Amino acid sequence: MYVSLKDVGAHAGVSFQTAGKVLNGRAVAVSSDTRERIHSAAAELGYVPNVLARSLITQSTCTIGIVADDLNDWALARFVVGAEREARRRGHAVLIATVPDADPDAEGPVRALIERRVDGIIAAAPKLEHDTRVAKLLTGRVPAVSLHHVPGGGVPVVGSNHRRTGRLATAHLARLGHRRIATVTGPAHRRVVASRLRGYQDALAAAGLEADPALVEESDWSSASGHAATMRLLDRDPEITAIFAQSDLIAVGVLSALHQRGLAVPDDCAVVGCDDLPLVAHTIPPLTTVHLPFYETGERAIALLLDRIAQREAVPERVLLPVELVVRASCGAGGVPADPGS
Amino acid sequence: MYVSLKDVGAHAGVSFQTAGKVLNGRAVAVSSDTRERIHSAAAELGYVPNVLARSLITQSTCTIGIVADDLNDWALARFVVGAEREARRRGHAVLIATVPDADPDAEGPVRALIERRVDGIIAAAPKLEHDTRVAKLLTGRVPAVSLHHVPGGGVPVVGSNHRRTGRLATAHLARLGHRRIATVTGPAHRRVVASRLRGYQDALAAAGLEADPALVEESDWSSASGHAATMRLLDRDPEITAIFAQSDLIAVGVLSALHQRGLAVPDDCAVVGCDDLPLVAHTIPPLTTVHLPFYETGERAIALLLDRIAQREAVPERVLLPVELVVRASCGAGGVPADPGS
DNA sequence: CTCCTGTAGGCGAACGTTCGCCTAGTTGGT
DNA sequence: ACCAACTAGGCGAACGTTCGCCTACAGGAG
Repeated sequence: MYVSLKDVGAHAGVSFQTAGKVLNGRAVAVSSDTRERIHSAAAELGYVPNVLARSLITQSTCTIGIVADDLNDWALARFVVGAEREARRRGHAVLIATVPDADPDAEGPVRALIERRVDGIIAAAPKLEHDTRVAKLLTGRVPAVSLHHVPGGGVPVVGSNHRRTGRLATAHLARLGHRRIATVTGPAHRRVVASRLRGYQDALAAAGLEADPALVEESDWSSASGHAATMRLLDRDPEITAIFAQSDLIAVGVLSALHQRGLAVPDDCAVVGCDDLPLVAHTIPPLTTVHLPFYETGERAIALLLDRIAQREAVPERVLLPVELVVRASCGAGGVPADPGS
Repeated sequence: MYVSLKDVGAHAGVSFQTAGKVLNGRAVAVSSDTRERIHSAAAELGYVPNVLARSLITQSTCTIGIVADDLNDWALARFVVGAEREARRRGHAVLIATVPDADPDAEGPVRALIERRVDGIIAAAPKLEHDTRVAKLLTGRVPAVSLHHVPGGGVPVVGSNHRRTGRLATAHLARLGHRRIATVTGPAHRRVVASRLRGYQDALAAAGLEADPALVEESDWSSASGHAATMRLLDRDPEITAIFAQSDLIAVGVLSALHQRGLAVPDDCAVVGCDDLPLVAHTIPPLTTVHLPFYETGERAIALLLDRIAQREAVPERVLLPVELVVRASCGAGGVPADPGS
């Protein structure tokens, strides 16, 4: 099927090892005549090196495995794109394994990556943050870097400062004079959710406001459940004048619930999201949100992983990338209308 | 680093080939005693089979390559998820290569997949639909299935019926009595765009309306450019009472532009999108859209590819999956308010 | 005692590379 | 004319598997 070095060598009248040295290897003492013959033989036969065979002997596949929750999540997808780009830039390919929601047995997928002898693994599956069996695979067998906490430690984590995210969003609302600031969180058992909630509480405390549990509602990150959570919130406390949504998707649901209740945004109720999906610059009204550097996080994760693999260099246990408040109209102050040019 | 069959064999007191037969191979005549010894040796040493070596001899990597445009596109990401799931279900891993927008040299990425000896390639990069060099790689070297048209033919295409999509959306608007129906398209050089536009024109003709070029505006699929295109449309023709957006992202921009102009949806202007992003059930108002089966398309593409690889069976040149109109409030008729439960 | 059959497992070859060492032939110096 | 040094390329081994054939031994039938 495929042409091998043996074929090329025979066709060019040299040993296959020499052909290999010329085509794939580094500098080698070969006359420019035979070099030419080898190259043209390779071109003529359509030789494509077999990286598998190479990997077998070099003990390195130049392939990184990514185990991800679910690429339907825009944020995660963006992270993966960043990672893939950086990996390619540094000469590595990316093998991807997603973990089904239905059957969260991530051991199979991870094991499949290891069987293929990936040089390292990026874990991007918050769903697995409590999975000790996967944690064991990740700490023992193969170098890894994670987007989420891995039980037992030993795996460097790269991400953004979630506590600061919650603080930034909430402080903005407090600064605008809001007193009853509610929040719609993601699933409570997630660490991100706890961190953002802590940031929310930090900001309340800093503004001299008390954290009222009645102002906190949980969702599953979706717009639909953000919508439902907002309804519960408004039923319980009609005095709410601001809502911090723990994701932009949730925020879309919040906006639609407020609209359905006849509450104007930002006049009756201000809203802040987080993630900075491209389209939230065009919600009605445009959404103030916290920009999270997903793409850069992906790049950084790969960079960290490859450094760790290559130089056995000490890699920081934890890298947090900066987040940034993006002010738009949904909070009323300093908000700009949708910018058609961006 | 890794434990090999040789180690396991030595530890169990059998030849490495026998260990291999017991651990990875099919049925083999071995006493239950040695079988036991081999298994416990493998467990104790932590043996993990080396799929690379296996692939070298079996001439099959059980790996599928996907070359994709850009996973930031929700639709494409969803397609990839569907493909990955189906591949895993059928025992294959997925190697992914994205094509940077900046440097659209897709030959490198595709070649990298081939060097890794993937069993087949899924092309999911509409951006490459005019790239003849990539087309050559895809038709010659390795079995492929594509999401987009591949110049020269010979590569089965799986997707949805774009013409019908345009027709469905537009016919719905015509049926509601709209006479000046505009459309915001994606980039004009794309085949999808042309197909959907043809569907749009079909529906206009069927309703006895004439296709006015002044009612067509182009965008780059983004909300921002959908917003801008709508502004141009409204400037040119204030009589427009309905807009068909060629994607939901565009539709979000359309909604925001209409809102900015003080036009009520659906009373002053109806809007239909397409894709059926989860969040458009919660735009203001909820968006009527055409549901496209991205996930199923991904599954189907893999199924087709594996069938083609395995049985050398004749595979249909073209598979179109059905699309479906999802009626919500943005057209006014039969629209339901956001359903918090879904 | 020989022959046949069955069982348990060994053994060599191959897949397509990389890598380091080896060798045949040519120069150059003295 | 002899030896050293260089040049151009060959060669064997190894990476970790799979695969098919081979062998050693045991038991039973004739």
